[in-house]
Amino acid sequence: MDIAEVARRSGVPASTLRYYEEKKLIASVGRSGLRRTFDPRVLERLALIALGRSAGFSLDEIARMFAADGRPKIDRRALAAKAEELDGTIRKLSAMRDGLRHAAVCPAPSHLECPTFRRLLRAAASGAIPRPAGARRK
Amino acid sequence: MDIAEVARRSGVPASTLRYYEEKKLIASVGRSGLRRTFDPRVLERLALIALGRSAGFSLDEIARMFAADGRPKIDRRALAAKAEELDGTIRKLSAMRDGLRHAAVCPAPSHLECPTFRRLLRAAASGAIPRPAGARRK
DNA sequence: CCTTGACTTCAAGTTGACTTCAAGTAGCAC
DNA sequence: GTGCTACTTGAAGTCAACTTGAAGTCAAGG
Repeated sequence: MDIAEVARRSGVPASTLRYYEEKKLIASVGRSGLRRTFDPRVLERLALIALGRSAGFSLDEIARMFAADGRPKIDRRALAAKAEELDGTIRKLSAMRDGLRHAAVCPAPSHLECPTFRRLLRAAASGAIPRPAGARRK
Repeated sequence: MDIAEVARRSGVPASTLRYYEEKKLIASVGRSGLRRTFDPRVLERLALIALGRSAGFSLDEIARMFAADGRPKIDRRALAAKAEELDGTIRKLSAMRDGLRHAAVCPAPSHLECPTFRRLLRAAASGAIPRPAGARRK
């Protein structure tokens, strides 16, 4: 498979594939002239990378999750820790969602006069709530 | 109040306060020599900004939520929309959290042989799951 | 009055994950 | 053998939200 086919089948742009290769997240099995040749297993690897990204791991963290032989050597403790981290994020986002929903229908003349809104405000001011995801690219 | 006091009372670094002023998110009421002077109401404004950031609004979006007179003119529809967006994020993060928890204890010899893990993998590959928050600054 | 040190400005640097660009090369159809 | 094009490289650019640095100013305390 050449880079265009990997891009097509994975949905990952060729520029990103080259970037991932440079960062040692994926590897090509050889070259046909200058052109990279990929083993189909790279698709599974890309899926693992996408999964890691979705879970909030950085590319560097993900790189460390692969053994030299290419097999994933995922640390179960790291997974559990990330799950806990996500859980905290989820709880905070839930509070934010509920607060926003209330604010959206609150009859107080100004949001500043709404107790629920003021409570949210205090929570945000004290940094209790992490920043959620940016919207997906594009 | 000078910038140092605002920084101290709000927890927002002075450099950030200057940056926010440059971006028109806050305003100083005057100068004492070169030094900015702030009205205490800037603290409430900073809390609103922190709230907006926590809810996932960009600084530019937040800037648009203040009327010229400085009062918040928050669009209730925007709040409801952001709440819905958060709700989607929360559901996806929950799926991710549950998947991670399972993977952390899954007895399959390799994660690749675990059906739950493979299901997560497919979900991530299809881009169903947004990127969660990065850790807080610093 | 003079020093000190907290403030000022403006420009440039940082981070992470990419994308874009210019210039060059080579596989494949003809 | 000749082109067309899709590939190649390395460097540079992008984005958001700040932070850092250098050089300058000035209010306040002694």
